[in-house]
Amino acid sequence: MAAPRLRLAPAERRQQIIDAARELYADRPYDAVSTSELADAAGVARGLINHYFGDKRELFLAAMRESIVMPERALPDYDDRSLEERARLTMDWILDAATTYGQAWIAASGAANLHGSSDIQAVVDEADDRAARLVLDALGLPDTPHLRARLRPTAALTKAVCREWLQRGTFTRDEALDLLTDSVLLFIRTNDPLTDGDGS
Amino acid sequence: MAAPRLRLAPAERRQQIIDAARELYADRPYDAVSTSELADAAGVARGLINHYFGDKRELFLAAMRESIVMPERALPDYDDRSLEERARLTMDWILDAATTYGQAWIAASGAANLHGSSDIQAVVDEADDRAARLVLDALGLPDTPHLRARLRPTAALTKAVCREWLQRGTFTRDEALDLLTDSVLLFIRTNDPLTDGDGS
DNA sequence: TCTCTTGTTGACACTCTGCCAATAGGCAGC
DNA sequence: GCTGCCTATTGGCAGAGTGTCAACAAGAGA
Repeated sequence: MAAPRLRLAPAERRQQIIDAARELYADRPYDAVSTSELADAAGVARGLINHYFGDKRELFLAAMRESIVMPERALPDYDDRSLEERARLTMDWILDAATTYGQAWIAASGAANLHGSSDIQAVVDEADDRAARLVLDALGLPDTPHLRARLRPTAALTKAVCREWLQRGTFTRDEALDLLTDSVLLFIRTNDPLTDGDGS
Repeated sequence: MAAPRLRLAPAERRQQIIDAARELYADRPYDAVSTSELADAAGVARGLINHYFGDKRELFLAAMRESIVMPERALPDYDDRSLEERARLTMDWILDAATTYGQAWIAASGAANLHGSSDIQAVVDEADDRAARLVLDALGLPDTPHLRARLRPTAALTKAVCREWLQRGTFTRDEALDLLTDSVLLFIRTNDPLTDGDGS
């Protein structure tokens, strides 16, 4: 029997719908999941989706926004380590995180605005930017626009490497770790510090 | 007035539809382009799309498959150059190619099976694989599975860097070139040659 | 010119999406 | 404990999009 209409706080209901959507979108493409299904999965009338998110796409974006984020950093202090050691430890932690949480994150390595939809790209970009900040923080480096810009592409690289390692099995974990560590070090070594201060 | 029904060879008509689709998908997301529009743009009845491609998604994939490929390599011979020089010249060529042709290719750096649709991911993967082979060839390296696997993530990195450079303007071209050259060199230097021969 | 193959069309049935007026859950005031 | 109001929630409506299929006709070959 259908539950007799329960009334929730907006934030709560909203979250409930997002959670259901995340589960459905986990293994089916955007356009293969109907709003009816989304509503059913959330135990909610179809109209409510439009009420809370306005749009099917908007719900999708909200769901992805939550699926993509890296887990909050629980990194130990590296105060007494060298930059190289820090980099290695950080990438090691990221590889762990990728194994555990990062399925959706890794999946986000393909073609977003291949769909021409820059909003999806924006969600991915935001996640990459956050990852870049996380690494900068872990390495004890300043969070300048230029450094962050240099680290952002590293996120794409990391995802691609993880895909090779986890899904294709063409890499060993050690190999991935070596490559990523060296890559990060390569990308943070600014070779023309002149342009580094022109930010404003 | 509508053209009085022209009869074409299947291959030709198919291509014509794909071309029209590529143009529409160039600046609009998959689900924002209707099959009617696609048909109109191709000057064709809507039913013909299903006849040739079965599915709207299938047409989309066919269109993307063509949009993503790197242009055929027109690289000069590097026979007398060092590996480092070759790498630099190759990445330089790729940056040029990216500027000219590679809009869709660069765009393919976001989130494909974020949509859970592995078929889109497959299209992107194929393009990356082709790019990896191209680079291996240009560098005069053997096309082993392991080397190719190591180079594939570089494609993702290249796209991300190009996005930073071309769309965000956070990189200079020289900076991008330096980083990519060093990265490629980093990735082709296999550090444990023991596992390199275990292919079969 | 006729015929036959098959590329092409148009309509039909179905599903999906966004909208909106009507409904009722449950807290606040009494 | 009862009542009334606010608003979260529903269900149905209208429009649009998608896939299918039987019928049509372009054009090559006889």
